[in-house]
Amino acid sequence: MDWTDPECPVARTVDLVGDRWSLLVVRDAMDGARSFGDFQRRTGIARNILSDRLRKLTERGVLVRGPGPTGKRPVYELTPAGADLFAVVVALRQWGERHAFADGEAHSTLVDAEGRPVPPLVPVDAAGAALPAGRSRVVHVEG
Amino acid sequence: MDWTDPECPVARTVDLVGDRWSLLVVRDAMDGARSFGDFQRRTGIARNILSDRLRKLTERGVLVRGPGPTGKRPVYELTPAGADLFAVVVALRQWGERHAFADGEAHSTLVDAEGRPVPPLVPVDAAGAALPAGRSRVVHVEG
DNA sequence: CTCTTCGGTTTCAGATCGCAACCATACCTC
DNA sequence: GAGGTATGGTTGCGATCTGAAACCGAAGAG
Repeated sequence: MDWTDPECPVARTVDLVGDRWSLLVVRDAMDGARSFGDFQRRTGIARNILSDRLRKLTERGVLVRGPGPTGKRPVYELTPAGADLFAVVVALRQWGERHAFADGEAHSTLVDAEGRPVPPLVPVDAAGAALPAGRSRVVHVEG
Repeated sequence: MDWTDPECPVARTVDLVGDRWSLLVVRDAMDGARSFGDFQRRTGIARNILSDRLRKLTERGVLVRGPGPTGKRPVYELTPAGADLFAVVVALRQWGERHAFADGEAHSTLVDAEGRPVPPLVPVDAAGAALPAGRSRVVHVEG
């Protein structure tokens, strides 16, 4: 892999999962999808592309491909790194809910185990206060 | 625009900003980029693609194109919706720092106004407790 | 043993991308 | 204000990526 911008973690993440389908595959994996067919039906993705994405996500450590319950028929599951994309998916979901739907338009939303809406994910500073982009900055960390 | 998955906010967000370059443009806008040349130099993106992305991000309400200080020479700035992508960019950045770099590899990181590292963005439930993907679920909201 | 489902791979046309060249308008210097 | 340079794009073109559909072998199901 050669990175778009080798020192920027945002760019590396986009290189790894930032295409049109990968994050939707991860979303569905978080929602219980396991088999090739699960992913294909839920996303509507073309089979060849799905095949390619499952392979790449596996190579990249986001998914693991294991033998299914019957030994054959593989299942794909999130690795710890894949499960850690939860914050990314939640951030995308919440932004979409706020800015990509007209008022009153049907959509899905995320709730906790008791069915209560998940509160907005807000970046905070080291003291715990809300952190707008303007009060943060990017610094270099030597290797 | 026709949506990949009209009811899913994750999918809509990916449709709007989920290509290879848009989020890097947004990242750079958050870091002070304003002019066409700023974005081109920082991202290294091809000019025609940058031109297209700036136009689409503007159409989609993420950027506004204003006249520059001298009247001519346009500048691109984040709209409130664009600035609200901060949580998404932070989530991508933090995942990348955790999973896309070898130990000791040089990278950039985000710090607050006092130079302290920004703590990890963690989804929480309605009570404020850390929420793993497995204890959340997606529910439908009628229009 | 046949029928259907599942998990892919192959093929091919069309869309997208990146590079390089080109162009018009600022802006800067004298 | 003339000449040179930087800026903000657009155009052309070959290379890459994508999606729809067809195809294929292996696994269940009856």
